[in-house]
Amino acid sequence: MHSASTPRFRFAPSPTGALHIGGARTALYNWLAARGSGGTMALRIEDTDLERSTPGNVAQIIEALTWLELDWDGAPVSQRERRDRHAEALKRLIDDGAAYPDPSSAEDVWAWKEAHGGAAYRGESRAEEGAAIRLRVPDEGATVVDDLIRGPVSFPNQALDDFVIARGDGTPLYNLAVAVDDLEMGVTDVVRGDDHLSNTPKQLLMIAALGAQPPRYAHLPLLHGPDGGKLSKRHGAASVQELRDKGYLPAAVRNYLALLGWGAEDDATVMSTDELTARFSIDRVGRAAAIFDEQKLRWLNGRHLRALDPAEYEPRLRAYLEVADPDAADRFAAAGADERRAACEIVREKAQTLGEAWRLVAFLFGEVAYDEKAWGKVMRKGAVPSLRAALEALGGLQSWDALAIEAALTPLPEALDLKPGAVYQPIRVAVTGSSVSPGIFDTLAALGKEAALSRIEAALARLVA
RNA sequence: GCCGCUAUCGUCUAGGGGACUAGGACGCCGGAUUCUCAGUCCGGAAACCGGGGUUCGAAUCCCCGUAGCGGUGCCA
Repeated sequence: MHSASTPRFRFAPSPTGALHIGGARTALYNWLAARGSGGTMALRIEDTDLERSTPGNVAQIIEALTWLELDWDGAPVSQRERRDRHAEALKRLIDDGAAYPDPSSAEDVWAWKEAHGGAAYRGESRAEEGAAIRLRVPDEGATVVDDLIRGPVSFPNQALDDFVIARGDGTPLYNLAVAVDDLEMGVTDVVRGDDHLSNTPKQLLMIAALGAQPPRYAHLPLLHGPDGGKLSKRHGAASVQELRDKGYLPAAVRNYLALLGWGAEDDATVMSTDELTARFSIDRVGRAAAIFDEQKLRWLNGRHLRALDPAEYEPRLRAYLEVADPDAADRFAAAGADERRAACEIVREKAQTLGEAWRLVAFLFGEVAYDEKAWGKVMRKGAVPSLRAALEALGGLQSWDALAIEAALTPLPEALDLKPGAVYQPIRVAVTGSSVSPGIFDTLAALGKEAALSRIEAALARLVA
């Protein structure tokens, strides 16, 4: 299927749980680069460590990638399933003398290094029971990683230990598995986090020992939390799942993530995914760690939300509710199509996230729940005439739309000698339960005449009582 | 300890020797619009880690320092 020249990128998350934001950005960069170069992205699961890898963890990664709409080529490749291929490569390396069995423990290695003036560890072949397998590292010269982002990075071989590539029980370790898998998968481009830069010379040595050509490498700067430390749950959202549950749009998350470590030459900020693919290039990625800042994501999400085709708004809101609040999703789905559309129309210009959008229109899909703080602030005795006047003005209305409602209510402040806010706020609280809502005329129109009037009456009764 | 990476407004970044009185975006502050909150529009404050070089000229190149990060696992 793929000619030798077709770029093949691979995203290789370690399945330790939810897909964190740094991992999501790595996936995105792989995907954008693959798409932009006419290549493909493959998914390789780094599950050599049996304890951290469970089917549930793998499923979470896949769920997150699916939500982000980052597709990959073929089935996910699991290291665990390639044990035989790893064993084969291991046997060949030992036969060639490139690797050797060594029973030395970590303490032994430490002692050796101390005895040799801190030099890098060099063991000797001792085929004892339970001996780990180490790769022979040359004493002379340097291993150079020609990184697309950082340029050539040179690691002196004399500072590199003969490192373990398989456990005493014969199971492969990461640096062996990754080299064999990349070769077999025909990976041409490895785009991954900075934390792997120091591992790269080991993989280069492995690949050379296997007699193969290495892929191209690009090491991305890491992502940090607002305090400069590792990004974690306590920084708010740290995983793709959390972003989804807060009501962000995949397109906005892709846009924001792309901007974390990369900038377009012309300062473009709000970009569709097609624009992103067209402009993105891995060698323009920066080298310094970036801090994840949810405020900018919120803003960007608002932009994408407003740019969304009106016909797409409702399915997006519905999909959000299904994962974030199934109860609300049911109520939303049970309502009429007109009501759903009206709800979407009145929040479109206001909300920055779907979560916020729902909070603003939830009153349309259920009983009013009075926010007592808002009630206490707005529903003073002075509100009674306002509500009565509104009831009267609205009661006689023939057609129930925002324009007609506006025409009916606009004269009230002057007639009652009140500020506009003194008239509109009580109506707002009566009808939505909150002092914050979409425009009052739109709100009343979307609610429908019957519900609007009965809510005002109910509020009036509660106020007088 | 050893090896390696990094360093521009609070944050994301543009910049790759003269076009820099350092540009854009988020956020912040002020103003306009207004029925609330948003949104939108206009304006403003805000940065080249420090020190040495190289050069006629350095945010850009080199060295040292400082700080942060990563690796140094029979983890990935």
